[in-house]
Amino acid sequence: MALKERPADLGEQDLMALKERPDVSVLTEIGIISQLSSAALERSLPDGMSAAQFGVLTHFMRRGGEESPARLAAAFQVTKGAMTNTLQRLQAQGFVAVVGDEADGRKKRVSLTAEGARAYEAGLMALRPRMEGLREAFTDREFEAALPFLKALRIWMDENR
Amino acid sequence: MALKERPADLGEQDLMALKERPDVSVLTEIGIISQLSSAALERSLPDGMSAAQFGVLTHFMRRGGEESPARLAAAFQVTKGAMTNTLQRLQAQGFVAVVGDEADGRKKRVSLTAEGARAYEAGLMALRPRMEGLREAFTDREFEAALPFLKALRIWMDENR
DNA sequence: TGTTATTGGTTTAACGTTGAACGAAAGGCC
DNA sequence: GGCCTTTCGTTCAACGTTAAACCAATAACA
Repeated sequence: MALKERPADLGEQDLMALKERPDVSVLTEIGIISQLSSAALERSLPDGMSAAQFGVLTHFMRRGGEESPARLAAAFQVTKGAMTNTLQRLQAQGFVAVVGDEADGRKKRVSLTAEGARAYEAGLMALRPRMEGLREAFTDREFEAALPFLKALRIWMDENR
Repeated sequence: MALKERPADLGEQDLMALKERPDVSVLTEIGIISQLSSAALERSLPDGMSAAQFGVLTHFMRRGGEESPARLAAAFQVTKGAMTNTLQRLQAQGFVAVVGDEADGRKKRVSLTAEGARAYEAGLMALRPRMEGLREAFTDREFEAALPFLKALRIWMDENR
C-alpha cells in the first residue's frame, strides 16, 4: 500500500523532540509527584481513611457549614458517583451528617460532625511528620515561586478539557 | 456550633495556615493537573489504549530494545501486578512481544512490535491537537522554568517515600 | 396548566491500581 | 552439595474511580 511518500505520521526528529519536550516533561513529573504524594497520603492516614475522605473533611474544616453532594463532587473534580461512595463511607464512620434538603427534595445537605472534626485532626497529625520533612527540604519561597505557573496550568486544563 | 469551639490540640492559626500553605497548595494543584491531564489523555487516545499502555509504548519508542516487566514496573512507579496487567493487554493487541529469558528463567523479555510502533504513532496523532493547544497557551520557557523544581520535588518524594 | 428539559443522587459494570500471597528460578553462604 | 534469601512474574480481593443508565424532583415554557 503506502510507501512512505509522506510520513504524515512522524519523522525521526519528532521522536527526539518529544523525548525532551519541556511540556511533556512537566506533565510527566507532575504525574509522578501526584502519584507519590497521594500514595504517601494514603499510607500516612489512619486506617480506614482514604485521601478522598480526608479531602472532604478538609473542605469542611476550611469552609465549614453545609454542602450538597453535587457541589462537593464539583469542588473535587470527581463524578457524582464517586462522591456518593465517599460520603457513604464518611457517614458510616459518623464523620459526616447527611440529611435531606426539605426545600429541594432532590438535594441532600452534608455537614461535618464533631467526630469528623476529630478524625480530621487525627489525620492531620499523622501527616505532620511527612509535611515537616517536605518543608525542611524546600523553602516556602520555592513553593510560592512554583505556584503561579501551576495555577495557570491547572486553570487552562480545566477550561480546555 | 461544633465548628466554632475548636478542639484544643489544633489552634485557629494552624487551620488558617494550612489553608494557604504553599506546599499544600502546590501538591493540591499538582494533583488536579495530574487528574485533568491523564483524563484528557485517556479520552484522546484511540479506543482500547489506556494511558498506561501508551506510556509503555512511548518508553520503547524512546529507548528501544528490550525490557523486563520488573524494570518497566520500576520505571513507571507501578507494582509488578499492574505491569503484568498492562503488558498482557498490550500483548493481546499485538503491540509488544513477550518471550521468556533463556539466560534467567525468572525473567521475561518485552519488546515493541511493528504494530506497536504504529499504535504509538496513532496515539501520538490523536494527542497532537491537545498538545498543540497547550503549547499555544504556554511557552517552552515557562515549562522549562518550572521543570527544575518539579524534578527536585519528584526526586525528594521518591527518596522519602 | 401540562409537557418537556434539567438537575440531584444512586446504582451498576468495567477499569486500573494496590497489597499480599504464591511458586518458580537464581544467588549467597556456609 | 544443601539451605536460606532474594528476585521475578502471576494471581486474587479490595479499593476508588469513571461512564452510563436510571428515578425522583424541580424548572422552563407553551
